[in-house]
Amino acid sequence: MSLHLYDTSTRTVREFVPIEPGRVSIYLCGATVQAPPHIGHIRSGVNFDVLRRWLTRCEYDVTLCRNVTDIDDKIIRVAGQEGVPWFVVAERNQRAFTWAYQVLGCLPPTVEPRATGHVPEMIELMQRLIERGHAYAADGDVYFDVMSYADRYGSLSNQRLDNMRPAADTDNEGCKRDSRDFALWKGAKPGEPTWPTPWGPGRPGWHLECSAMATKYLGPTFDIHGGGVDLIFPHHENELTQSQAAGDGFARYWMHNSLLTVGGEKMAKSQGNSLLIPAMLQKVRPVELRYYLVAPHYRSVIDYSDEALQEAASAYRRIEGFVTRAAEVIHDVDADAPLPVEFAAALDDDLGVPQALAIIHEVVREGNVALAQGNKEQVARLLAETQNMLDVLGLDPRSEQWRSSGDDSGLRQTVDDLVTVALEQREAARARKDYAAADGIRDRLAAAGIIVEDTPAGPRWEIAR
RNA sequence: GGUGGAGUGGCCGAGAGGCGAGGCAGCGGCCUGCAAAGCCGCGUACACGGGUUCAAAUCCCGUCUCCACCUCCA
Repeated sequence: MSLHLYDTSTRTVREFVPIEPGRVSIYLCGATVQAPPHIGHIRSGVNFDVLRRWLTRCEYDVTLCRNVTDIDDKIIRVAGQEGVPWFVVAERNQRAFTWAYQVLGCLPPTVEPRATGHVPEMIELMQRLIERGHAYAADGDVYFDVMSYADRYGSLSNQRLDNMRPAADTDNEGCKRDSRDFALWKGAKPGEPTWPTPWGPGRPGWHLECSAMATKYLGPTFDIHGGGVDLIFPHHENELTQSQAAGDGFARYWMHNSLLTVGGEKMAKSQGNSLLIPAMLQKVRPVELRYYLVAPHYRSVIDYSDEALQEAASAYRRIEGFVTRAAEVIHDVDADAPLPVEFAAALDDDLGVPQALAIIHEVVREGNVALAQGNKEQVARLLAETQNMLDVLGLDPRSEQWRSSGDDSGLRQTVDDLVTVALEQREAARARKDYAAADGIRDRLAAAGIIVEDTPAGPRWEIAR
């Protein structure tokens, strides 16, 4: 089976056929950097990171463009409240996003363009729209004329113009020809940052930058456009409309991840229920948070709970435990070993990560059996399979990303030497059946954060978590 | 009012006409000096009411509840 993806615009699962064989272009709506990221933002990043990794594993050459919208009403408002320029707020939050993506193991995008760096491209797009009769300037603003495109506006979100409410997206509603026209460009207001245009100084509306940047970096037509379901309308609808009205093909597949809720309610700053990344990392390790966020299907709502997060961490540790113990026996892992066909089939079916994880757990169980039997050949095969599968999900505990988080190997060697001294004494105690002494040593190591496990091959130790 | 989605065992979470995905927790067993880890076993779950069918969690009709979007949003 080849890759099939759910396409929002057709509301069906469709076979994925790229424009150009072997290459995939993806535009992902990243952050509007008005606040630091919460785990809902990162869920989106992680979900699309899995898509990107799977495409890469399938030997596609992937171009991922993830934008940063660094100017909008809220950024200006926050900056005003703090008494700092808009870019101070934008830069600070962009750094927080970059850090969060990195710490959760998202591969960096091919290109990460920012809205304010693409004003000329936006002007060019507005000119094309005005020439074609789909946009008009009014009192310093520029609007898209929805009635000029009435038969197609609403096709992505399956909405009819008749049912739409007015777009209250400017302070100049009176300038619009139709209340549902949306702003491409907002004319200058006192105290706000501006960029010059043929229609006067101003700043970008919300949707224009994505059309301009997607076209610049991926071409007039590209393969996949992604983002959260809350962007379908108006953001993606308006992007699609303005690009196609300008004569571009735009995205061929639309993918949307579901949201993450807390107590059944969408996370939002206005609700005061945002779960920020640093607070989450007080509860679990980054890789465990990633497991929690990738494990449910990307189109299912995740209703956050501490219990579910801890369960996810336990599930991940089971997998990690096998990989760690197997790697102590097997030193060379074949990174090109084939993936189980069921695993590939699961991901090909609209990124069926839950089914894929079920396969991983089954292979881990087999691997544990092989380990107990001392069947090295089998362990080697199953370890390679497991790591290769985990790598597709960005969860391989032995990858550069997750290995030895923070501890330098020199110190680890020192600890190993010290623990070995203690373990030798414990083994001696056990040999003379002085179990009180043996258990005393184990208890003292436990108190120091060292977990000791006896195995047929002798004792092994790990740092407690 | 319009659009899209959801309700599955103690918990999380897949599936979408017929052999109970997987995980977490729990119980029993094996292994172990004891543990830990691991392995084996244990559950007649599909919001409610009807219907179709040899067979329904899955299809149809109706009902209830919840979420998202309808111009700040991932």
